[in-house]
Amino acid sequence: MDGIVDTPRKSGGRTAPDGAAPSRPKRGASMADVARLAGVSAQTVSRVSNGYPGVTETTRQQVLAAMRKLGYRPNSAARALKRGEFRTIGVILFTLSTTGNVRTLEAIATSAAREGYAVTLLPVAVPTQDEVRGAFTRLGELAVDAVIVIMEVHLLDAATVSLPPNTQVVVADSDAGDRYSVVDTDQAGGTRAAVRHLLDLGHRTVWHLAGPEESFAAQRRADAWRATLTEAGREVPEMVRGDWSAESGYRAGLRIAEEPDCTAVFAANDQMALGLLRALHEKGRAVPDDVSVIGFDDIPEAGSFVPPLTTVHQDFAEVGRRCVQGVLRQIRGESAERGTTLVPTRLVVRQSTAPPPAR
Amino acid sequence: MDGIVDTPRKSGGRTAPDGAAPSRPKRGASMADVARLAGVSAQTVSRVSNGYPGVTETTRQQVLAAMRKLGYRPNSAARALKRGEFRTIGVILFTLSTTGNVRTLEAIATSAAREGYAVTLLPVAVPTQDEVRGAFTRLGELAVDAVIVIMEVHLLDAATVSLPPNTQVVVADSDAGDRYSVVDTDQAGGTRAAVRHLLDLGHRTVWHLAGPEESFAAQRRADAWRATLTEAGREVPEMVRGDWSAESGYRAGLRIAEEPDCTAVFAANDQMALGLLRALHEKGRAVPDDVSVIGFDDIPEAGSFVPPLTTVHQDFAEVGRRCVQGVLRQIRGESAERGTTLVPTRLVVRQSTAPPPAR
DNA sequence: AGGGGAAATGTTTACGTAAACATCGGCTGG
DNA sequence: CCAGCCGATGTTTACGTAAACATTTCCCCT
Repeated sequence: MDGIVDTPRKSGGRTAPDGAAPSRPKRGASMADVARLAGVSAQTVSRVSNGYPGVTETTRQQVLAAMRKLGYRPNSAARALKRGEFRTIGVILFTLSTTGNVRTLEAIATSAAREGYAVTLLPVAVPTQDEVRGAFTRLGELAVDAVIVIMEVHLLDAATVSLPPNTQVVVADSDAGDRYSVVDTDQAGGTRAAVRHLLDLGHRTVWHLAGPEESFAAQRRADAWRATLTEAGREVPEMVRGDWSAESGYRAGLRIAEEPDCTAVFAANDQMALGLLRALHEKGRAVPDDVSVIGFDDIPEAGSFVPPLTTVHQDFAEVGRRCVQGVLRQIRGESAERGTTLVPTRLVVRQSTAPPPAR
Repeated sequence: MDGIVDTPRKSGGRTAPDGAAPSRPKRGASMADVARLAGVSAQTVSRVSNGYPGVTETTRQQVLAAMRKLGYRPNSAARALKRGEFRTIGVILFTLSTTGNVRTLEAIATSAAREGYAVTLLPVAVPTQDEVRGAFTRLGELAVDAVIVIMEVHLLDAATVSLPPNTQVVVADSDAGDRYSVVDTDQAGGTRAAVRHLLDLGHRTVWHLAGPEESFAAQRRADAWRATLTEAGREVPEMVRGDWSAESGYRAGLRIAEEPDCTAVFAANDQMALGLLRALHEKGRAVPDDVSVIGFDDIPEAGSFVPPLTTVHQDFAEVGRRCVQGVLRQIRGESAERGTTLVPTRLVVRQSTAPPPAR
């Protein structure tokens, strides 16, 4: 519980260098200014500004004219202070380097804008609990009505204590549906579809190039992969781990290429699949003739890989939209529902999968 | 000059469903509450909260204890109203689907956070002047001290009229250094390095797979490409256009593959280079043995293309950092400098470039 | 024509904070 | 021993808006 306390700005006084020209026109026009010019009361200006009824068209036009002339802008700070709400949603995330986060964020920003809400970004540099806690504390002072968290929940836990009590939270990318409102893609379903697709093509089993251990998403995909194989009564090969990056996929791929038995690989994301494709290519194992590869995410470039990548499409835009819906519902007090909302995933079959080579 | 006027919220009254439990604890604790509990005046609380000197350590601790007990959070709206500043930077951009924008945004958010500023996102769905103008109008009401614009300036022009007069603007991705403070990567330099690299390898000339016509970035890269060839006294092949996407690169690649003379292609970004690689691969033209390919951006995956892509690295993080520096300088009134800041680019040589095939 | 009432507009007040100014008390130095 | 002063703390006020309440205006109907 630090961070309530700022250190004083070193600049000391905010006074301009004396004698300098008053270049900055201080503040903009206020309601009072508009009211004076239009010859009405401030309250009438307020009514016009907020589109409330009960203002004559004539008056309205006068006020609008005055607004234009003065270049009036409602002061959002005063507004927020009066209304007790900011019309702003905070988004906490670690990194913008994963497709999913970025697309989700984009959808959040767009949906929020449509609802008249702004989005404030709260990046957390390093995924440690301390950092997260710090971000949440800063957030507490931020002009925000609700928060959407895009991160693994075990990091969130330490932080929630310092969340302002009224703050609404929706979490993407987590399994903590019991404690928060969670929106996520149906990763298990997507994984199952991917693995089944390969089995249906005739592969005896499917290898898995997994994401990093800390990631719930990775874990869920790995679990679903294992479960699907087990259900089908297939042998479960040793899992290979990457860290989501194409480079790690390449390194893993070099090892997988050495396995003569391996005819099908399910990569936990498209970037790693890309690296895998390169490794297989370099090792002379043809895709899909010798080895089938399937990815996860359906990044825009996936269709341009060599060969075009069969992958699981995730509708991040929908995730973002539902996150916004979720927090707005909470803000409006319509429901404090917890639980997980799953956004369907969809298998996109391209050219990186085929039946196994004949023996 | 619309948008000053909201339409009234359809929800009508904000009154809670009567009789319902007062589930929402209204507002949080205020300074007055803390002051009462700590047995001091509100002003002392304010002093502690802002880290001002002139408070006994004993008193300080009492106040801090009271803050903790009440879960006090400074109300940022009131703070902003009083101070006349929001400690927030607005970022306007079109899309988060290009690497550059995303990386720049990430760096902006991080740098801003370090300076105690929050970042508010203002996505513009469709790149039309109307849309942009609307975004700027909304922005005018937003709690923002300064704006960073990541977009082509010709769209900005129509919008500036409705920018709040005091707002500071820094623009990334533009050439309007005469009117705004602009931060950009040294695209001309990067392009020259790329083209020279190919010429130095022995290629007679270099083809160009350009970005869309509307893009200044694309235009600048194309101009620099042409200039470099001309300076070197080489023939300038017909330019091929894409739209930044891998898919468009693929289509363009299919055409380029038909040109037997073409031994080297400079693609205006890595995505298009990826599509180009695929097209060349499908057409049986080996990279780099038959055709050299060079990209632009150095996206994280570029090193995992087949073959790993030689490309021009852009330091978007630095761009973001400088944008923030720029607006902060402007906010602090240290200088209203216009002009363009160029962030150096750097050629990253991987394996997609080689001397031309012997004849 | 007068009364009732709704629509239009004005007035008061509070939101939470922090600057500016006011006060209080104790310590220093002549 | 007291004037003077400084450091610690309290009081007043304004920031710009919008809800709640008050007043004026004007129209319609009997």
